[in-house]
Amino acid sequence: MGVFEELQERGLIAQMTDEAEIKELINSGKAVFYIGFDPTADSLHVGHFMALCLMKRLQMAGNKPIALIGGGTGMIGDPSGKTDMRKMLTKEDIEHNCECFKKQMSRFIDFGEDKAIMVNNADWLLNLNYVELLREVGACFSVNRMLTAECYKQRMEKGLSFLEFNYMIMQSYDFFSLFKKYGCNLQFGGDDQWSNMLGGTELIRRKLGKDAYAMTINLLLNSEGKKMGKTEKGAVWLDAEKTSPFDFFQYWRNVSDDDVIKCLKMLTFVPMNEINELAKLEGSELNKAKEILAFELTKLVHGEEEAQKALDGARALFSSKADTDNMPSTELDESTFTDGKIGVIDLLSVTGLVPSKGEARRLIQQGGIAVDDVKITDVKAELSKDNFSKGYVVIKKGKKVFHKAILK
RNA sequence: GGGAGAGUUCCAGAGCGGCCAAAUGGGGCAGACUGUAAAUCUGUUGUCACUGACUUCGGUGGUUCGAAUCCACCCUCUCCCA
Repeated sequence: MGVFEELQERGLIAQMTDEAEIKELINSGKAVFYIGFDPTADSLHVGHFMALCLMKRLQMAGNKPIALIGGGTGMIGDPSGKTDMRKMLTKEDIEHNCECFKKQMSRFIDFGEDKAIMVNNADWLLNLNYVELLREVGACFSVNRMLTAECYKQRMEKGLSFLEFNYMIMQSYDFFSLFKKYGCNLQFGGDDQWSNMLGGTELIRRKLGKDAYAMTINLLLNSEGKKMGKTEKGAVWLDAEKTSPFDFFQYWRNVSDDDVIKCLKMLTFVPMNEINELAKLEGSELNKAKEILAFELTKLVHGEEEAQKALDGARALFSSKADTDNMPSTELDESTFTDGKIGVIDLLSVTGLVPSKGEARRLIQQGGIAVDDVKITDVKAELSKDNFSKGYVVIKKGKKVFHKAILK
């Protein structure tokens, strides 16, 4: 089975320009392909992760990946799939984000010895001269055609600025440049990038008379059709500082039944035959699949050791024997105590478990807080130092959030 | 350039000059039920010293005993005409 078939079986492929050609190209390891990443934040998130996986899969099959960081296009902002104009980032922010991306990516993709390339489109886009650019590629784009592109169509009602309108041209120019410089013949991207990517193949055909290809992968949507990897607190980040390995693990451990198998297919390197076995599970048995999903992903992102810790920690916690080693914790200072005591509300507040004391009060009133497995019902409850006889207490907020408060 | 309209709490979206910390829906959080799932039901959802006080309704001033609600100017956005 070639990579192409593998991608197909995993349900990753959404659209492509020329199936036969692309299949031949990537199965024989002759593709030089690129995927673009917009540096809108200082860490990669799950959405990017899938793209990284894809790169890795293709790299393993002998193809050469180019990771393109959109230092230049990021200054414009992609209007695809957005209903509002994106906030404009400063040049400094973008540069900082690019640096962070680079670091995270190199953990994943082997950039050694001509195996992969990382480029930043700021290197060529920022020096473009308006008139020269117009003369070079302006004639190759039909505004009429661009306006019918799905990504712009949606924006025609809400309003689309000229700035954003140019995003497609920039992205096409990227492909064009990479084609000339590195012989990049294939572009991958999320399905929302389809029209932008076609712009690139079109440009290459018109300017150089050569063929280049494009393929999009399905976006990772949950069963409700929303993008996965987002939580109320924002994205699920790959950076351990922004989303701890434990939280990361829990996010996947808690995906809904309908999404487990899809996630295993699209995000992990678990062989398809194993996944097909897991797909036969039903009901509560699916928890096994969820555990595997969470473990595998945590392993890929944070390493085996962290994954094991998260797994052990989670198992222990939910079998009611708290594993305090891997729990997020806060150290309490003497000064947080008054007369050797601390109110539970204050405790919740200093540990950062609640954003406000009102929230703490409510949680207690509704029975959502337990300290060392004892449910707190009194808003005015206090803990004395005796409660910390073993050096810490375990606070449980709701069913899934655990926190350790350590007495210094 | 001319004309019309809009900016409200996480989002959408109500809001007679006092009874507005602001309807309703979504989302979030918690509880019940469960399988660390979904669906459902219940409660809750500005801050704090929480039976009370304080700060919010694009910005700045003003009218008034009192303003999210009225006036002026400014900013932003949308629409129509050119």
